[in-house]
Amino acid sequence: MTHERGAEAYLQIGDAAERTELTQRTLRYYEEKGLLKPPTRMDGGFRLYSAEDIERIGRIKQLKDLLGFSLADIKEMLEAEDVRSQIKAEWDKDADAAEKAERIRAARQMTLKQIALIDQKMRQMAEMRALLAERLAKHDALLLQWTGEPTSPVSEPVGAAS
Amino acid sequence: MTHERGAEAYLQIGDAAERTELTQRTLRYYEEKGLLKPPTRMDGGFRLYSAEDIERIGRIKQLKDLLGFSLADIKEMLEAEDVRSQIKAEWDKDADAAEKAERIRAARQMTLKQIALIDQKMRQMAEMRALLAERLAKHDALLLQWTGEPTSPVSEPVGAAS
DNA sequence: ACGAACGTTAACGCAAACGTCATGGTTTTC
DNA sequence: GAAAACCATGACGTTTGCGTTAACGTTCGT
Repeated sequence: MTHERGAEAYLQIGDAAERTELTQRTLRYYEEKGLLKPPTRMDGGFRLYSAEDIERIGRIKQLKDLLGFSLADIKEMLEAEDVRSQIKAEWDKDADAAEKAERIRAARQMTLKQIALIDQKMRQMAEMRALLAERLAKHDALLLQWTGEPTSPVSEPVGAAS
Repeated sequence: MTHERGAEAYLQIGDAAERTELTQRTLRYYEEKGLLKPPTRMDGGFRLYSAEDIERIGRIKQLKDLLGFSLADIKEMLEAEDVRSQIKAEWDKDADAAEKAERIRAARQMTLKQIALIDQKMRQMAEMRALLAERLAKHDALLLQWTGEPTSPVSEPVGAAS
């Protein structure tokens, strides 16, 4: 069952695990490692994950599976990113502008690095895709030669970054 | 020093490691795990890696770092791929056509799977890149607002697959 | 109000992918 | 021909990222 708390809907760990396609163990592990802030709890101690929490978990999966970062790296990144929400939260009190700017700059750098990495990987993938398409053509040629076979066409490759 | 053996140039393990940006340990490990065929040796037992060997190592790195496969998976893939070179080698003797066709079909399937995975990952990356670009814009907006700063433009995203 | 389903912490286990010696042979260089 | 640089094998160690089990508390459906 999905829970409610004020206006928001919360998931307990089983549903959250299902939603994110991770295990409960993994969620607890991420929390233990500091990648997830301790979620709110029910009176009995059951964890309740907010929509934000779920999003963050998705973000972790992306960084891990898609870009191949270690959990330690991801932790650093998320901490750097949190600067935005943190600053918004304490925006008026303690208006130490210089330090805030510095932290935003750091977050910006993180983002730039991630974008650069994505671009690099996408280029390499495009390259690799081209090679695989060639190889596929060779296989198809052989199959046609030996067994007069119908071979499905290769879908178009994707454009690469400059 | 680079070695020669007939017409080809061979690298011993130190140079090979440097070239591929792996460690000697890793190369021996890959060999031990059956991902690399035992390379030729010098009289004293030193390993000599051919250009083909180096290429194969690069292939392994790609599959690991770019697509995130485990070494076990990679081993299977490489074995399936080897079908082509194997068939070429023994092409006329033992002309068991049916079996050969089947093995080529298997290799073809491997290739198709890899292409599909690449396309999927590229789509996800494009999506993620877009989000990062948005985030970057927000950072830039904040920096401009607080410190009247010059911010470099974001290079264009790459095209996604259909 | 009671059993089924779900959750909690703590602790140990484990496979993958190497790192790091130790010990001893080989090749190159001067 | 001897030191310096390089390599081989073997064995044990390490880190990461969870899996699994145990022992026990909570929530829910009826």
